[in-house]
Amino acid sequence: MVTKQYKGSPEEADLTRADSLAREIFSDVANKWALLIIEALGERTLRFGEVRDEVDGISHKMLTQNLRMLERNGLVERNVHPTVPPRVEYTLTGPGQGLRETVSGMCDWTHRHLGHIEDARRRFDT
Amino acid sequence: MVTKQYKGSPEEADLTRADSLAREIFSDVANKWALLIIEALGERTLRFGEVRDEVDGISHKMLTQNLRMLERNGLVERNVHPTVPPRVEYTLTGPGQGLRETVSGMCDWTHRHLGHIEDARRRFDT
DNA sequence: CCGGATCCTTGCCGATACTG
DNA sequence: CAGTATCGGCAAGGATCCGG
Repeated sequence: MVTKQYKGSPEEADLTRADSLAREIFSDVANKWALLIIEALGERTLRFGEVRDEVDGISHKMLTQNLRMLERNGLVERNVHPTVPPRVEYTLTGPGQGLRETVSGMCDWTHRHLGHIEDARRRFDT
Repeated sequence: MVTKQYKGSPEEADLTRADSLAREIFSDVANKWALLIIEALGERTLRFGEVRDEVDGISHKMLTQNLRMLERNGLVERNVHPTVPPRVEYTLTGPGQGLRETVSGMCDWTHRHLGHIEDARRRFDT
């Protein structure tokens, strides 16, 4: 479980540690920009600017910030070509690909239910 | 695609509309609290307080806020029993269940890669 | 037990400017 | 082209109180 924390009993000590780590990772990854970046990378490798073009509306700052975070967690690999002008490429790692599949699932789900959601909203907004 | 917006050409007008709607939904749903609530609900129906107990660390305010949002988008159903004290139950709808499956995928992924991520972090933090 | 409203703090995020 | 740093506004979110 990611939702619940176990407290108290000593033999569950590493369970709580694993859980709080899980929660931390989840908090990192389960945000709009991170997920959109992962989806954008897909199976290709993209340059910094290319990712920015794919992920509509993201700012320079948020992009670097999230890319760093994803790199730190071993989800994307960062390759710097020491040319001029610099060329920096980002690729999903193996685990990153795994996560991407679930993210793609979310995207698919979103598109499949656009209609249902639009209806639900209209009903709710009255 | 959820990441990219099409601009300009008129025949893509409804595509851009669908896309911006998709982006809006994605922004709603792809946040830590919403996903944790969905995962907590699972296939059971829970009372307000029970959800709060499951989703560790969520505040009263965030919980109501996100439950409203999920209800508005037709992902959870809200049932009020006019008793005293009041009893309010929340259940995932059909589409909500569909989304939940992908969320569970994310949770599973997180747990499967705890080790990898911990290692990656240690390497990065040096 | 729930939900809404209000205040108040925190930190997210965009804008800008500067380095390599 | 890519990254870092700084600043400032504004919205997210926590604490609390009251009302059904």
